[in-house]
Amino acid sequence: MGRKPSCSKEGMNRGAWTAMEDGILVSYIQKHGEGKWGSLPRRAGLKRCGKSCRLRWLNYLRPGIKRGNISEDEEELIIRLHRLLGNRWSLIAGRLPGRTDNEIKNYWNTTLGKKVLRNSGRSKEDNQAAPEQEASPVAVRSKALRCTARLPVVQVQPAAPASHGCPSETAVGDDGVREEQAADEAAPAPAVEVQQKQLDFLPEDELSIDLDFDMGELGFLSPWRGEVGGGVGPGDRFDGDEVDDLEALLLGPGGDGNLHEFAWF
DNA sequence: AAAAAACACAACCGCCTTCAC
DNA sequence: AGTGAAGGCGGTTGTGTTTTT
Repeated sequence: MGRKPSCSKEGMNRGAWTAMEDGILVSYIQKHGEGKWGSLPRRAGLKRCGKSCRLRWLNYLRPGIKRGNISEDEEELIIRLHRLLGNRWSLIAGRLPGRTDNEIKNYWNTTLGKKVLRNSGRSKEDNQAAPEQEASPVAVRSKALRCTARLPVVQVQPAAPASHGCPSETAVGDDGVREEQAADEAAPAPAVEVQQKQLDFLPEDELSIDLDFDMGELGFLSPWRGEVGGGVGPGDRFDGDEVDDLEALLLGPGGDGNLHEFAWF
């Protein structure tokens, strides 16, 4: 049997993407939309494997990507989400508009992870507030069962400055010039409409938390399938501590009930 | 000023799940 | 129901950049 490799390496370009390759990929997707990654390189005339194209698009070329300058708020959210979700980078990224799983993963591995470790070693209070988490991430399963597209995000404050999730044209070339944030914020809406996955958004007025829910009712938790806190499964219910964790996560520090600052699902 | 070490991050890899047939 | 392809994920590696010695 044996699977055919998803990516034949012969005759393929590897390594860093050039500005020209980026251009080809972007214009192809602008014209034809995302998807069909397997055949995209051939159709677009790129000597890259489909996976590579997908990654390049999702992580760097897609409109709305924010690069660098992870704010303290974002850091804090990442830490809290990581405490709850473990290394589920795509889920975590789904709550940080404009951030990609790869970026968050890198940031965690190079910076935040160490910082958290340092802090947890230094602060006993922290350890008590969030015991076991850092040392033994109970919620972690090494592989996702299924984490589909980025979770939908409800922007509840459209009038707010476009610090989060406001699509902007950031088809930044490879390692070249990065106009980054400034350009991001000032940039006009993307000239093209990129085909996005159809996602169901909750209407704003339906934003509410009912902490007495089934696992299965929580879209973003359902992939855990019973690996939260030692075995909560679909149909099971959270116990008090888990509810506390979720509440803290969703409501933010102080639990003031202001969901607006968070991406929702 | 040069070399070494540390850091940051883009890209690749292999595995898993889902989907279409 | 079974199988292969496609898509998606997290882990890891390679390399360029920055900081330290």
